[in-house]
Amino acid sequence: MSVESSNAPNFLSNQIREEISNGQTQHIVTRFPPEPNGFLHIGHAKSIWVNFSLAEQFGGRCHLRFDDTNPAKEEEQFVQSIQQDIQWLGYRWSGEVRYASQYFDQLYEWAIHLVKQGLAYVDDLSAEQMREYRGTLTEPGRPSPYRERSVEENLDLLERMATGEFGEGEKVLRARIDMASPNINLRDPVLYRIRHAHHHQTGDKWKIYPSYDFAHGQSDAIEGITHSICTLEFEDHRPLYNWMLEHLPVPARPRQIEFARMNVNYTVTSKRKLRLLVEKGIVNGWDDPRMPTISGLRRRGYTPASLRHFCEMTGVARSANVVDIAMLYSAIRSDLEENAPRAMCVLNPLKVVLTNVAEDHEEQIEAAGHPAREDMGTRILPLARELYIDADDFMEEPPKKFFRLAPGKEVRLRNAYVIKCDEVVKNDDGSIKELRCSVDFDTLGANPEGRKVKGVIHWVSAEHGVPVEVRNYDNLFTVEAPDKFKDEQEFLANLNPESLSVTEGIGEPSLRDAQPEDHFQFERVGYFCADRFDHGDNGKLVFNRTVSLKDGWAKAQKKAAQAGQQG
RNA sequence: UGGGGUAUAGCCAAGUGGUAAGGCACCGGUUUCUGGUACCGGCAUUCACAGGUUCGAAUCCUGUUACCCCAGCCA
Repeated sequence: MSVESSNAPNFLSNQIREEISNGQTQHIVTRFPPEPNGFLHIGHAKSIWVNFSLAEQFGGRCHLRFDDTNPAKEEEQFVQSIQQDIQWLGYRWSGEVRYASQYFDQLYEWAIHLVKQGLAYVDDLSAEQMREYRGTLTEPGRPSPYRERSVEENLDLLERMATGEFGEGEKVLRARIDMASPNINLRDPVLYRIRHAHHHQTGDKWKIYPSYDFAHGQSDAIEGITHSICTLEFEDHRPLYNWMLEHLPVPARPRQIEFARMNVNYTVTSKRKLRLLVEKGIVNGWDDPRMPTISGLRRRGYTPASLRHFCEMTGVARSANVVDIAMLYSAIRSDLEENAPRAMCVLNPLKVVLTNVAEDHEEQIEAAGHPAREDMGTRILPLARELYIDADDFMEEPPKKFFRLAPGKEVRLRNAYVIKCDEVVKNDDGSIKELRCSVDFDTLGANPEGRKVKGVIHWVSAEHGVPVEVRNYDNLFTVEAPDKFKDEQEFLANLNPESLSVTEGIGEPSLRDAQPEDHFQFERVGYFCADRFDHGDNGKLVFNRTVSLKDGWAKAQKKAAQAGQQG
């Protein structure tokens, strides 16, 4: 199955197509505007996909612009990690990386312009006072006592704010719009605030920094953005976005369009909660394979194509949504089913002795790298007298329809022979020590005579197998909507204690050649990815479970158990 | 309660007056040296609800309900 884009229609592409057909739009320019104050997560991936794929679809361009108007919260490390994540996802922005901070000079000029028009004023109210004056959802606000300052005084004060004469919080520049507007965002929003902070791009040049509302639309206009796509919570800001463009001599008139942000169940994307998980040591950093960050997903073994496909399959609309994480699993499985080479790895070893194989016997079996892809070549599977199979693949007293190994039963060793279990050898405590089996030598690449062996199990030669560390990952939360908990304790009470379990397994020898970030399907088990950082350290082989294979047998067993309980 | 939005299956989602796409999940079956994959079939007589217009309504009109967002000098 292909995981590449088929450009399913959505309300954004429909609208742009219509604009192009009626001549309203000639070309399109979009932008992805992250604030460099944290790591990108799966929700950002959606926004990246929306902006880049729309531009691509209509032969336009997409810019990367850091929305860096708040030096108190931003860091250079994030401007680096964000660029890496975008590139890893497979996107290249048009031109150089841009920063809203590049436009600070222009923005400041425009602030002066507004003041001169009588459309902005310097306010001395404290933050608390401003809140009181703003009114409530149902009551109009009241004008600040400083609202009627003269243009001259405002100009003077603004300049002195900019030169650092006042302390943080002493004054702000506000737009003069309407303190009684039913839209609270229009009740004289703050345009500039004083911050005596070092900025990662502009250093110590500025003492005042523009607010989002004063920077975003103008930055879009400067860059010639045609479609400024953002999430629904900015809808109430659109009148303000347009107000700025109407009252300023901007070079272009971009339009803001909102879409619903994507949520995924069994995970969180709130920055505060993500940070809490890292700081409390619940996960091992921002790129822990359980994190929904792009770097975490990457380390877990998600591929760029699978993430793009996931974005596409979940669509773009305006209704609040919570996507089932099963869709994410589906996206990565379909990519890896096609593109991951196969290997065998025993996670829970049970020794098997092949009694009719000589002590010194050793043979090399050639197996396909992928059952449907000759281009993936072959690998060698050594076979000798002793081997390991997974303990789950043997049952002393099997239920009906158990197609694996059991006393007196036959099973096929994947890519090799059919064997029969002749004897179960036990330890003193009654646990199983090993299985003694006999090989049917006529079954290599051939079906046995006169009977059908339905089961196929994976195995690894005891002498040749290589030890591997396998990290099995699962959802971080046991509840569908962990984001709904506001209280920290309540939130943390829903962590999945089994989100990580590490086991020592035995892999086929070819796994020794695996490079960090190589993907594999461990046959009959799941998809795994050699850890980006730990794999290969001191010769240790470390594999992360990206996602398990679907398990029809487990599902049937579970259903049978439930039916048994009820009946 | 003021303003702004959204309601189509368990979850996403197309559909814009002509008789409910697709995907995920789920349920059957076929194939299979992965209980995987692939393939075949099933899964909304109805689109939040109630009226109305129309030959015909998820789409238009009226009303109602539910849910989401907004009272940072965050974005």
